[in-house]
Amino acid sequence: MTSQDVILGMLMLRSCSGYDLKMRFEAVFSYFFDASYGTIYPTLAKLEKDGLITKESVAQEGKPNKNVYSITERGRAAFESYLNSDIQNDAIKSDYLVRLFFGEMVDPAVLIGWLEKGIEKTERQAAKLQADYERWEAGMSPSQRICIEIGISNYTSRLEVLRRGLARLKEALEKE
Amino acid sequence: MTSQDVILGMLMLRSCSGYDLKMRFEAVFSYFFDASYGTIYPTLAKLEKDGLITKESVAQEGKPNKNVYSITERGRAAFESYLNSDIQNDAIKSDYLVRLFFGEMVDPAVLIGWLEKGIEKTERQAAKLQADYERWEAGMSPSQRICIEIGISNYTSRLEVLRRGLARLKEALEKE
DNA sequence: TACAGCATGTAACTTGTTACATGATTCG
DNA sequence: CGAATCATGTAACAAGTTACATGCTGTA
Repeated sequence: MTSQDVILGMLMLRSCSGYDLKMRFEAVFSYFFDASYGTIYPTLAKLEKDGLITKESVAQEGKPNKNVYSITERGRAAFESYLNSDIQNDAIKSDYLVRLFFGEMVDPAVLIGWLEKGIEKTERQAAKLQADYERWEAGMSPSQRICIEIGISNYTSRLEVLRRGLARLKEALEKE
Repeated sequence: MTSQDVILGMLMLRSCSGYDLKMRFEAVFSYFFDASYGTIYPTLAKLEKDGLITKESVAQEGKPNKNVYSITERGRAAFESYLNSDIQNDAIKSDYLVRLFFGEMVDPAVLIGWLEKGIEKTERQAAKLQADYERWEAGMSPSQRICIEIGISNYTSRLEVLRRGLARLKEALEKE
């Protein structure tokens, strides 16, 4: 899976500008994919050059013009071929869990701070995803629902573990 | 967080060869970090050149020699400085969830196959991590326990969602 | 003898990030 | 007027992957 595949997939669902794509990635994909403008725009240019998508300049009221891209037949075929390729392993780089792993090397107060910050952040992420789910659920396909439920359950289960862990740590500290 | 930081962290815990590091990453880190030999060996070479670690060749019985690396004072300082830097956001690239997101575009039988494969794989991952936990728990720090519990709860919660989702899909298919 | 595990490394390549650069429009 | 949002793009750089290359030892 490359950014190219994901962009083609989004354009299968509907035509988008580069800016639209970024917004959508942040809204729906945040917990399993991300692409920066530095990836999106060059990829769109390449895709157009290769004839997998076409560009159309669209004027807007009260906003700058935007370049809306649509998928072509060749683009559909390329996406089809991605869907039939082997599924790659998840690639996860979690700085947060790496820190926790080495948490014995910092002052307990620092570690507790990490846990508290982690809990707050995860709460925000879970709430946002939950809200997105409730808002968009009606228009989602069954597999999209599974997708977003995995995201939510990930956050909520992480939250439980963090809270329990924090309580355990504080208890141990007070006993000393 | 770069591979360099994580390698320094591992060498804070104990001296290792490149091969050892790879084994450890696979055993304990698999759900939040990974590095290939193509990353590990060049990084070790650079770290040694920069004076953050030292190399010692160790002969072994029945096995090839290995280069065991140990962290230096400068290396400790570098790792310390990583521990005090801002925590970066998790970076997750999940081809599996991307496929699910676009699951409406494939035949329902294919989608069901993806879910079944996903369930089997997640079961294996959860079982492996659980076994690792039981085996190493005694020697783990409190924060390492939180870390591995997050991994396990991630897998188990994903499993539940996948199973429920699969059941829902099958039900919907039979009604037609 | 062939395969699996142990062990180290390189080089070309792909990918993506960060920072920079620009500019229109709306709202307070 | 300044900040925020909408909108597009580039260039230098960092990072990591993949495939290749080598060679030992133990076991079936």
